[in-house]
Amino acid sequence: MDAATAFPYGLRVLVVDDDPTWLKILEKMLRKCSYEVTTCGLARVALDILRERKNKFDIVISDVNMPDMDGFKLLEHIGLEMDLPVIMMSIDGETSRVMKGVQHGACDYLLKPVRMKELRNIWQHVYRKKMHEVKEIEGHDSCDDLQILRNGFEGLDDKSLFMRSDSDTMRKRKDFVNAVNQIGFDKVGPKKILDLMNVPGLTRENVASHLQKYRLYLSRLQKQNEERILGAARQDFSHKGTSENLNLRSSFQEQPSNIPNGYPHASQNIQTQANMQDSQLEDTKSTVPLPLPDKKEVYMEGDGRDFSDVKPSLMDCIKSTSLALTCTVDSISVQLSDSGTTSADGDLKFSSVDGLSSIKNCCFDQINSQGPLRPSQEPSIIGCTELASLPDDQPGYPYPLQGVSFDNIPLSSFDFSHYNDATMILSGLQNNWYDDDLEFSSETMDYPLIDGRLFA
DNA sequence: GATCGTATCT
DNA sequence: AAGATACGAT
Repeated sequence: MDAATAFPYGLRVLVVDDDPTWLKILEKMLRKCSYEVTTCGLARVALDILRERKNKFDIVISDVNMPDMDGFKLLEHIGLEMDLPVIMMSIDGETSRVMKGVQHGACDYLLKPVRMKELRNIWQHVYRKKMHEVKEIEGHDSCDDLQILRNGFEGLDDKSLFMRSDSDTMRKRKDFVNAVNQIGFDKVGPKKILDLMNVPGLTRENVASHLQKYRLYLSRLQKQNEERILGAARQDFSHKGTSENLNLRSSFQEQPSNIPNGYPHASQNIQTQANMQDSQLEDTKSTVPLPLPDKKEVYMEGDGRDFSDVKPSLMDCIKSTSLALTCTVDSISVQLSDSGTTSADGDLKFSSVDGLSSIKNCCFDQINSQGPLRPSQEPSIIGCTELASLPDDQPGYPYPLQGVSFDNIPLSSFDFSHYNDATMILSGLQNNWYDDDLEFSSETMDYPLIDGRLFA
């Protein structure tokens, strides 16, 4: 048996989950994949194991919610102390958490119940990572063995894979994103970023070029997210369709602002108010800058849909579905900077497969901790610093989240990607009011970060 | 002239 | 596909 066929077999996996049942299930499934499995019920113990047996594992799969140590903390430690791909998993697909995981360096995020296929494919993370390292060392990518390897397993889905990059690249990347987020998307420019980054060899042109790609990247990501959110919403429903009942009050509002040249992520804001009827949750209010592809073509590219369609489409949605999840939307108002205001008021009840759980994810699941809440100061600034540098426990920390305010929502879980995602959630909902024929594809959940090669 | 955004080249 | 460069606009 050559290396190509042998590779995934015996992959050394460390599974961390406080729930012994899940641990057993996962162990069994992973064994079925011919992986070498070690299980662990405590994150701290997992860390000890990993420290003691350095280089004895290829990949870690860890639950997010664990009593002794947060999955993210574990992820952080692993990221700092050793270079292992980490897959996070949790029972819910709450977007901010997924993004948090990814932002912290998780190479994938699985939703429980985890499927066999997803586990079967985890080797790819290891492979990709190795491949990446080889590339960086050799400077070129002609690694025959790995190439064979790659071809040997090309049949499996090849998406959803990316890896953490090297520290130098990583730093610059972080600095860049931080700079962008600090400055704000509508005011950002190569020069400002350059000054903020303060990297010796870097030229303004470098940054400008990068920024161009970055913007492109974001619009791509936006689209991807849109699709994924729709898919995830579908899955949520198929899983736990009838148990939730929530009341949603939302108002979409785009602030008139100076959009210099029609950037996708210019200054439009969405404002959403939502509250859950049947729970302890309090009202939440959020303002998320909404990236729009174009002033006119809101959300859906090329088909000319805009907010003015919301009401009729929403009604269509109401009529066309009969699911238990109920959502009440009693105000939708949209102000397009150049076309006045369109608003729909009333007590629109709708049940929707799509989007609802996303809304829930966006607003409700995060009530417990609270970030510093600030009314939007300026329209349209997204993001904030990199998650890792967001101090969860520093109340007074000036989150660079101008234009974004999430009442009762932990801003600690907010970052640039999340911004993007939160936006997508809302636009996803928006889309759901129109689209009803999207296929879910959980197998290819991918949350790409900026490619490692930026600034490489 | 500096800086920007975009298109194009490598 | 990412980064560099060229170039016109502000």
